[in-house]
Amino acid sequence: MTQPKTDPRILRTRKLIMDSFIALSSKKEFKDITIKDITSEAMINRATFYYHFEDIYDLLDKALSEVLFINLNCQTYEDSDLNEETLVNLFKAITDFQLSLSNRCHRGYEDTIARIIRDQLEVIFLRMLERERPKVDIEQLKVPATMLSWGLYGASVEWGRNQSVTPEKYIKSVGPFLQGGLVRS
Amino acid sequence: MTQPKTDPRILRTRKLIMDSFIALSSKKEFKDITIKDITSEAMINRATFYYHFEDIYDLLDKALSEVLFINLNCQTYEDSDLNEETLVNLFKAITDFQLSLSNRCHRGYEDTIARIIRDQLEVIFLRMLERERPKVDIEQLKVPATMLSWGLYGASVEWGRNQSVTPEKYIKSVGPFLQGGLVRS
DNA sequence: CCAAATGTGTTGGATATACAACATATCTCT
DNA sequence: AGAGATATGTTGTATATCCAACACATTTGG
Repeated sequence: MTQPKTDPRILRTRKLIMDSFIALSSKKEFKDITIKDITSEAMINRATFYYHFEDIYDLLDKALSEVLFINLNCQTYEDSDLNEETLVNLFKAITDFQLSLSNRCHRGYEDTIARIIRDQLEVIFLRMLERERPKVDIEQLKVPATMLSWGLYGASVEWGRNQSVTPEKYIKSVGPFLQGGLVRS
Repeated sequence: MTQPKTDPRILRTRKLIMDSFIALSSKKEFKDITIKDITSEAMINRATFYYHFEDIYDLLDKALSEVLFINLNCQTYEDSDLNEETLVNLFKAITDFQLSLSNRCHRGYEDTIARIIRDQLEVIFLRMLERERPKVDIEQLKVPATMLSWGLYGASVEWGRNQSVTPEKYIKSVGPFLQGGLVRS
């Protein structure tokens, strides 16, 4: 699928902004990062920042999505079946992402992070369900995809509260309950 | 001395071009490098290349000057006296630069390289002579600066033909002959 | 030798980015 | 509490970079 080509300047500038934001995030809490910090680090003009992003929250959204996208390594799942192994890998990626974030102290933005994780999971599950049920209307697949994304996210939150077992062990314990019409092992 | 600020886009684009050119130079001989190679590697438009450089020879000139400038670490000499130690350091830098080039097989461009080396040396010597003789007219200092730059360059060529001793040892042997009104030890 | 492919150099118009200026908001320090 | 410093968000204008198109030059392969 060939998509419309993006102007290389846009790609370069967005990368400068994203990289600067991520670099700053490893030094300061989100609430202490200013637009001025980012534009100085990236060596771009403030107006250029606003050309690309609404505000710093818009950047946070997109930066987190991108980091999660990389963490999930979404292409890996493009040919995967919806099975126990897949669930374990996705769960591990989510918990890794969340652990990497707690290093950055993103307190106060848990809702944003949660939504981003669920959104990405939903896309992945929806694609898998489409492949497994090509004749079913996509609208009907969204509900199970939503349920799976909320479910897996919820499990990661519960695991985060009590990290007494590894993420793999934790999620395996619920695998058998999902088999049947929805999950194949 | 504050100089007019250069547009950040110009700085970025020039760096992209220079870095790409240097990267390509470590893989291919100069004569096999095309404008297309450079603009693809740098991910910039061909028209942008021509906005910054006349042609590939202009880029070679400027790239070599920059690499030599870095090799020479010219700022080091801004406060230096024109003495034996300085001559040894300059000589070492030139021979290092030439050795690094022979890795890149820049055959056929020795004249360009020679001129660049002499030009940079002349600037350095001229500044040193100006500092040592502030009351002398700058026009009168150019001849000794030219002679020193040609001389040091000539010595590096001779050393290159017969690298039986280290550059330091080689150039030290001519140091005492230059002392007197021109060089202080 | 020649056709096809590739590269070069240029140009006009479009777009992305820079700058300076401005009004307003927020933060810091006394 | 308030003055001063700093940051934000916006806008009109200028400049750097992109693109497509073109004519021409050079290289490649049969």
